[in-house]
Amino acid sequence: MNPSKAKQNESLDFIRKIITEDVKNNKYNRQIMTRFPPEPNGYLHIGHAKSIYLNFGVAEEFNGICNLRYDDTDPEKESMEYVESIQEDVRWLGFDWEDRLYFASDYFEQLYKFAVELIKAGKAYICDLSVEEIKEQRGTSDKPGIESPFRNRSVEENLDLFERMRKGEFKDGSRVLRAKIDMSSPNMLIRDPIMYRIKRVPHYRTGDEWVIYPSYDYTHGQSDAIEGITHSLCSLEFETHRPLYNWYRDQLLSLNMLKYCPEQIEFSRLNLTYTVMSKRRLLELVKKRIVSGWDDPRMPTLSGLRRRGFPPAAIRSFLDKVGISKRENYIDLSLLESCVREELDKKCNRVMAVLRPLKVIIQNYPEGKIEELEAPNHPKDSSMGSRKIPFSRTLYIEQDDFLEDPPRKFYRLSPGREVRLRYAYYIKCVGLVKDETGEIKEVHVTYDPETKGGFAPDGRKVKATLHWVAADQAVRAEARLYDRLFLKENPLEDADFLKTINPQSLDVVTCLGEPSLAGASPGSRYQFERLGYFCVDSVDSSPENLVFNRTITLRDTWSRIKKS
RNA sequence: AGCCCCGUGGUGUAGCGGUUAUCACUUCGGACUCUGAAUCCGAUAACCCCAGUUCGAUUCUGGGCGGGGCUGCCA
Repeated sequence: MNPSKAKQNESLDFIRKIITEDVKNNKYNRQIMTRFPPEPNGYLHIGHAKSIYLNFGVAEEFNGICNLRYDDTDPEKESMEYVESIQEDVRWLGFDWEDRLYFASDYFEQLYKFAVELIKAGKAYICDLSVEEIKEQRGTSDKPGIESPFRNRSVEENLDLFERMRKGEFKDGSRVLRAKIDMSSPNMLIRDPIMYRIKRVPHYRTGDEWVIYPSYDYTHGQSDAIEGITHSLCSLEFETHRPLYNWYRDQLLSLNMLKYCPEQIEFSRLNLTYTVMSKRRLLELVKKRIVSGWDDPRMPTLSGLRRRGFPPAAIRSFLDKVGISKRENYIDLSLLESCVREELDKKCNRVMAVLRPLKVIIQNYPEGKIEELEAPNHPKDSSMGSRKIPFSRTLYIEQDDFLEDPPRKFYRLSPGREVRLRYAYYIKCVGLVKDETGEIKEVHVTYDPETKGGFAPDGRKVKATLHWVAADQAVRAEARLYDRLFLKENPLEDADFLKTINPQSLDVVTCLGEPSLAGASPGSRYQFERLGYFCVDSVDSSPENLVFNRTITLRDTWSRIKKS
């Protein structure tokens, strides 16, 4: 095991334990090989990230390699768009398949040859039954199936028919190639499963070269074997498929058609609270325009999370904490959020911006005067440098930071009270201006020139420090305030999951930011002090129209106190 | 219904014959603070049930019960 990665003091999950044993026993007599096998029929989401991280992670830890292989055996749903987005996402997560980019469709010819051998060995036959008949004759879980009348066709006839299937002599759905296993098996998958079906659908890679396509069960295991995969890691729903995986493999092994003997191991997939994960439902959100696309920042897709501003390192550390097991699980979204905050706290420059501006006029500050005040970019990491922020007579603070009639625990600005403006001065509220509806338009304050930089020479303390921006120098930008997409922990417990959509999952405001924000480049991340982490949108932001996505708020203890 | 899998605090996750049952997140306190952030400290809280094996079972065996998956010419 790679000593730098070996988690010697940590406990290993059951898959790593198995592999550790296999390595110790030199079971494979060669390097460990895994693969990430997406079907290019949708965008990757954080559930896939678990599989990517496991497969690539395990390979790295055991000095092995991990392939990227597309399981593209159903041309009706697959496309190049998905192939490309998947590669971008895997790279973004931090993994590299080097030159090992494979497609099951590249194995079609090989798979066909294997099938011919199985026919010759009397292990597969052409069945002329219709879809309905096959279904009927398969029986039920408590009743054995009926053997197909075509089950005992001669090898010659099967060979001839299979070849003609390939040549396109038969109608779609008129015949299939089935494995001859056991029609009375309690495992329904073993009752002579379909290996090939006729489908006159052009494939996004092989075009119209093929009119017959191999099924998943037949394809996947053989692709593993062809590539030399040692450990074929997949999710729990394939557990009942394992006997079939092994059957194809063992038949071909005994016919000397295979060199390698991969093994399938299943683990439980990731579920997240307040999130739906199935491709079908995500597609529905996109199609019904509930979100702006697969990469909408509220989506659990990797492209959505990326656009939202989640760092890949945060996703990896989240996955570390989630672990690998066979239990059904439902992870708290707050765990992911905590990993995101942890990562962003270390890496982001602090900056000041006001989301809901309230005008402040400093009565004793000279009109027209502008001071440049120094502010560190990170309170705990001086290596991240500092910048200058302009200060002037007219400023904006956050509406939430002023209350005319404050409750007992509120210690921000209110009439007569003194607070600090971050990295600037102490100010004291001396009056306010309201409009005819009674809404506060301006807060009038005085400042103490002695407190420049934010310290009082006489040592007097204030209870609060507020963020602010100078009115005339502020940069206007659009801020998209995102929140969780669903209101229920489990959106699916409602019959219609769309009914649990959070109507306030997106709030768009015009914010005012300090001048250093001008020209912020797409994808760059900041902490807006006291508010949260924001990321320049990679799609809609431009130098003229800055757009910030709120990745996540800061933990907000005050909002809890307020509620209670 | 059949087959397969799983069952440790609220959520994940370690431990696999003898432990004050681990760690993280959450929740609730407190300390500190030029972000009511971060950080630090503390608290609450768990072995599905019943038998059996054993001096001793969370750990082993059997049976229940509970949960999930599969039963597609999807993957």
